[in-house]
Amino acid sequence: MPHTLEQIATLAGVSRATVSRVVNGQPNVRSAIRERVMQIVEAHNYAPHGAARSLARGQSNNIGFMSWGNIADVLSSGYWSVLAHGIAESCTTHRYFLTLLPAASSNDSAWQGSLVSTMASGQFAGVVLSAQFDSDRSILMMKQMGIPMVCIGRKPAHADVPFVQPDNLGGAHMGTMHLLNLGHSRIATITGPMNNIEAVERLNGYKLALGELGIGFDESLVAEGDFDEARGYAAAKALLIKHPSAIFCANDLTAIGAMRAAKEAGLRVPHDISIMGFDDMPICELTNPSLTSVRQPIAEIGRSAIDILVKQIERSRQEKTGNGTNGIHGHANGNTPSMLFPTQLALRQSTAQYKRALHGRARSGNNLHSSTQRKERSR
Amino acid sequence: MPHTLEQIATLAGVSRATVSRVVNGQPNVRSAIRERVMQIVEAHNYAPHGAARSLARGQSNNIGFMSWGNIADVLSSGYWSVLAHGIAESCTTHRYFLTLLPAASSNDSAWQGSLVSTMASGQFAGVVLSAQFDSDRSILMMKQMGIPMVCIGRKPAHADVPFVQPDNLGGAHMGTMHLLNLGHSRIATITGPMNNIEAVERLNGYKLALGELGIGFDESLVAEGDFDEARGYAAAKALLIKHPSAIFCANDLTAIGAMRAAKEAGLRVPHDISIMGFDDMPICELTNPSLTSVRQPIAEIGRSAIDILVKQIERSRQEKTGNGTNGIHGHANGNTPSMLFPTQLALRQSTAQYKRALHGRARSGNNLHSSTQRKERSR
DNA sequence: TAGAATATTGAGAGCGCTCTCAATAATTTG
DNA sequence: CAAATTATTGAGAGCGCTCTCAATATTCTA
Repeated sequence: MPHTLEQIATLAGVSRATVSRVVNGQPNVRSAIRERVMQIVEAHNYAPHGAARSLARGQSNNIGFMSWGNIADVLSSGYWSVLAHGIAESCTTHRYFLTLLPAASSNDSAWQGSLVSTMASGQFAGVVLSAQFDSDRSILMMKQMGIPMVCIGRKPAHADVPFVQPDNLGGAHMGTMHLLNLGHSRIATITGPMNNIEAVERLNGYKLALGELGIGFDESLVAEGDFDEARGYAAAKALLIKHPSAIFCANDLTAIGAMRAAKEAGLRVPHDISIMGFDDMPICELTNPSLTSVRQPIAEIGRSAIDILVKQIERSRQEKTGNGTNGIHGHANGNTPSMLFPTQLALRQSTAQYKRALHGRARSGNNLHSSTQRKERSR
Repeated sequence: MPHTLEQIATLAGVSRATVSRVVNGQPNVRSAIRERVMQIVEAHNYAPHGAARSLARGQSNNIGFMSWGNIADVLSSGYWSVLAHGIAESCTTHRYFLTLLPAASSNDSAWQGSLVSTMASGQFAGVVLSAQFDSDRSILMMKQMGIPMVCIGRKPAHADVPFVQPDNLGGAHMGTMHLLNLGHSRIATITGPMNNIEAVERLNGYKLALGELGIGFDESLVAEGDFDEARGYAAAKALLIKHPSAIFCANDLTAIGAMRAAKEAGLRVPHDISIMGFDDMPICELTNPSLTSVRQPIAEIGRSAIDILVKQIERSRQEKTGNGTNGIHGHANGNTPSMLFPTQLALRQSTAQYKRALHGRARSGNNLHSSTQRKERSR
């Protein structure tokens, strides 16, 4: 049976206001009284009712996490797992709860509206938008309502919303460069879904690196994947016909699929073909061979997202309380403290120096790598 | 700028009560009025303020998720990822939000108290306790307060709280039996941390299966792991000295570590040694060779946990509203609808028929059960 | 069509908390 | 030690919503 402020006040023989002061650590309470109240609070395990407090204060201690499509898919992707590290940690630090909002699919506009309404209702202090949440319309609406927001992994096209994201372009450039430096020149790539901005950026980084070394971009060495293992496998299978000596994959799962395809085709990784991923998820350590990848500081990205969001929340509270200079909502703030997080190379076993001899004769045609099968026998 | 019921009411030229009725889909509102109100609600994207509603109704639409130790660790384990599938799905179905509560470490009793208080405050309708949450004291307190709860993965020792968990004993029995049926008799096992009840149950299942076939339990074939890859690797390395022909691992990550150790020792999986995991996480498909595992319906477990919790919540609401026959809290209900979820075998490539020739000369160590080896051959 | 029965509406009292502001108590000052 | 200053306390008005109950409208019955 939850106790109320009132009950505690009665028990302590003081007024509600005084208990409230004690509970909230405000000064100006005689220490004798403070202690008496404290004792009773602890004895009864009293904690203020969050909803009541939210209501009275006009502010919430709850941050919403919104994603697009099936939230479950987001949650179960390894990426979220790591991201959550940082998000949860930072929420705890700032004393906010993190609430998972049920996600809408991008074609269910009723649901979308209800989500926006939920945010508008004020029961959440702010919202974290995962990369999958790509309804610029909804984002715009929330922006106009002055709801503190932060996007993870992408910059909304039409709204001035702070975002945090890895340096996809730079990372892909660095990754491709790594392969180039190993002597590879026939480097294929398996992209993410091309309606995903991150996937596009990574592809651009790949192109950029090739261009810098004067290697022409060969459309036929590009296959579109879907950030998952199955599509990675399929795409790699198709690409292997072109006999690349290395494959740069848009993420780790894709790379794992590519490794499977390569092995199935009788190729040894990295001896016969180098494969690298992107993200550097924990799984990279677990594959065999372990997977070279472009590391992005996922947990840190999550942490920063919350930090930025909380700053926004605090700012919007000040604006509300402070000098209401004018009635204009939104738009007012120009400085959106977005962040681009640098990536780095996570070198492991799946990439190696290019072996000229091997790929020299492997440009046969459709019947692929029958020539390379021989080496399988070596334990 | 969030709108309020009042504002909508004014706009529609009706009273607050009427708008409330419309918004909550109650009958007894003339359809002309209902529509007018609806329109305005939609036009303004109005949604009731959750906190205010909670307060007025005396009930929350928020379920808390509580874990022990670092919540981030829980979140980033693959297990949670899959679990979340089911949990999130079911929460959405029942129209609850899921809030991640910051976790306490088991030795921080102040934090523990504050968590209990948070729950006591009534801002959450109920709480899901992850397996890591093992403070029976806290659980007992919450139980006494009448807070609806459900435990995932373990049964609290001292409180009558519903729980959902996989059939760890049966699963481990089944898994070990699978190895036995393949002809293995020298089966090592890498357990989870032995202070974890699930780990203990799995070990018991292993013992049980061995016992059934009259194979003595050999202490030296058991090593304690920690449900992670690194400890799995280390444990396997130690065990390999004893030349087991198979290793039954307490979870998949451990098995992956064991595979790494085996390969490093020059053993081929499954040709030279069979290795199997437990949980059947998505990663099992991605390893090479893919990992045979004991599948537990993780997502379904999550779903059921919420279902059970919601039932509890509803029941406790009825008790509050309905006939207050007596003032006794808690204790009243005897039927805790806990569930044990059956496991099944996920057969993949990491286990294979025992090859006598290979291990025939490997009984160097404590040589046991050489007598039982014969029956193995019967496929 | 009057009177009864039923359906629809609004007024108002909270839910538990915060916060302002005025009242009271404790301290300091001349 | 009285007056002035400062620190501490409590009363009370909300926060936005729900829900009961009485008032008013509507429909039905004879």
